[in-house]
Amino acid sequence: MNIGEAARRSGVSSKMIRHYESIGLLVSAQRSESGYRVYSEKDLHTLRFIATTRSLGFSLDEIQKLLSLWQDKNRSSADVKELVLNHIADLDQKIAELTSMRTTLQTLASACSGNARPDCPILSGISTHCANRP
Amino acid sequence: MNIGEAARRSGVSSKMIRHYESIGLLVSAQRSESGYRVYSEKDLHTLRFIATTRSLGFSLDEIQKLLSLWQDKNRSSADVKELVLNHIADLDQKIAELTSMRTTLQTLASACSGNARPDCPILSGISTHCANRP
DNA sequence: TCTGAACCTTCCCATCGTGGTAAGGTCAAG
DNA sequence: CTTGACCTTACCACGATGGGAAGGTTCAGA
Repeated sequence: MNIGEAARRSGVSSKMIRHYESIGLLVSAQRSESGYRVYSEKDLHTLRFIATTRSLGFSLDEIQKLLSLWQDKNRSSADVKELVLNHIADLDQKIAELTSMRTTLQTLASACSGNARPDCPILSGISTHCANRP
Repeated sequence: MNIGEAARRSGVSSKMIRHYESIGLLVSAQRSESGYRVYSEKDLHTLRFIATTRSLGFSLDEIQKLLSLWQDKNRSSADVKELVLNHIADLDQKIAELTSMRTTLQTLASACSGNARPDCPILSGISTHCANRP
């Protein structure tokens, strides 16, 4: 199949498929006589693997490692698990950061009447917070 | 004060101060005779405002709006609140996405024995998930 | 058989926020 | 007067994705 169909059936855009090939995440695709990229069902499976792992928030670097492990019959599942646990830790940190922002903002917002007058606990809250900077 | 001190005292790097000026987030700083940027306490307050709002996850576009509102004596607090509530909604969506990833990964990881053998529920889980793609 | 639409190719540029680095000018203390 | 710490501008980079230009290929229908 051509790149368009591979894109449609994998959920990875044509643009990205070419990009992944150019950075070495994917091995170079077969080419037709006219130079079109040609994909097999196996290639499609790899593309879907990438789509799935992207949607789980892995970076392309991590996906490269996951792909190697996936294709390595002699892998240790411990290696896979370690990679995944590290990624979970990253997610946890990110979630904690965002949640902390959310909490602060929610507190400020709930103190703000949100009317036509200029008095705003949100802005004065931020302004005060500023004062405690290095 | 020079840019270095402003950076140290605001928590915004010199690099970023120049960048913010170049994209119009900050008005051009005063210059000394020799061309050095010179900052006042008022400028410092603005820089700290930016540092604080960045740390709350606002984009530079949103910060520009917040800065205008902050400096507008005729603002409506409703406008501030709306901006903040929208940002909270963005955060909520992001948190939900990350949490969903986390949940999936945690489930897969806890099924994986993480030993020296290749059998890996994480990889087979991902591989299976692939099959259900468009 | 020709034509046009729908593909495909490569190449460059943009985003967003941040950092690095190079090549040069300025300032103050020793 | 030198030295080191500062400052200036101007580029390039990241990570992941998208947009678009300029050109080649394929195939169905008139």
